Amino acid sequence: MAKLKQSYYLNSDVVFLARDLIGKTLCSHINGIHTCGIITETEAYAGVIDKASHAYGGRRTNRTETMFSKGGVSYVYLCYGIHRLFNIVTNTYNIPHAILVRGIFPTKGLPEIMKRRGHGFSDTLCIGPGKVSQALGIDLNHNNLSLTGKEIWLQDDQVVVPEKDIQDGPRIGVDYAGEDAKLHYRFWTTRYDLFK
DNA sequence: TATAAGATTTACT
DNA sequence: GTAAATCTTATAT
Repeated sequence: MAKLKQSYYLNSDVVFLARDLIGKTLCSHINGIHTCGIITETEAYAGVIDKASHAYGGRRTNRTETMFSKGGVSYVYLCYGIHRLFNIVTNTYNIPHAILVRGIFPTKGLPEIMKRRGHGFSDTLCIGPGKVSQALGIDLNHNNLSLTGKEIWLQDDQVVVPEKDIQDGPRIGVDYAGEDAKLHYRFWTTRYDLFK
C-alpha cells in the first residue's frame, strides 16, 4: 500500500483531482477499528468562484475555515442537522478547494461497516455522502485532520479504472447554484467488478 | 434575536 | 412519491 503524500493534495486543478481520486482507497482507523473503501464517486467544489461551494465569494466562517487550510486535510461538516459529509481539502493555503466523497466500495472491515450503518450488504450500502462518513466512523471530531496521519488517510492500491468507465455529470443537490449547478464537476464509476 | 434553507437519508403511504 | 428528522450558517429585522 502506498499512502498518498501531502504534495498530491496541493494540485491546483481540483476537477482533475476529483476524477483522479476515483479508484483510490479511503481508509480510517478510528476507535481501534480499521476500515477501507475504494472511492467510486466524487464532486469538486472550486472555492470562491463556485456558487455551490460554502466558500463562494470568499465566505469565511468557523465552518468554512477548514477549507482555507493547505491541501491534505479533512473537512467534515454537519448537513441538514443529521449527516456528516466528508471532504478532502486541496490546493494551497487560502484557496478553499474541496472534493466531496459521495461513494465508496468497501474493501476492509465490511462487518464493522454494516454494523455502523445498521444495514446488511447492498449495492448502495456506502453510496451517498452521509453514508460514506457513517460507514468509516467519521464524525465532526475528525474535521481538520491531516490526511497523511494515522486516523484517516488515502492510499493508492494500484486499482486502474479505465477512462471510459469514469462518467461525469452535474452535481447533486445544488440546484440553487444557478449556472454553476450545471458544471460537470461530479465523477463516478459503476465498475464495482474492478474492485473485487 | 429570529427565520429560512441547506453539498441528505430513511421510513412510510 | 412524500415527509420527517434536526442543527448550523447566512440574511433579515
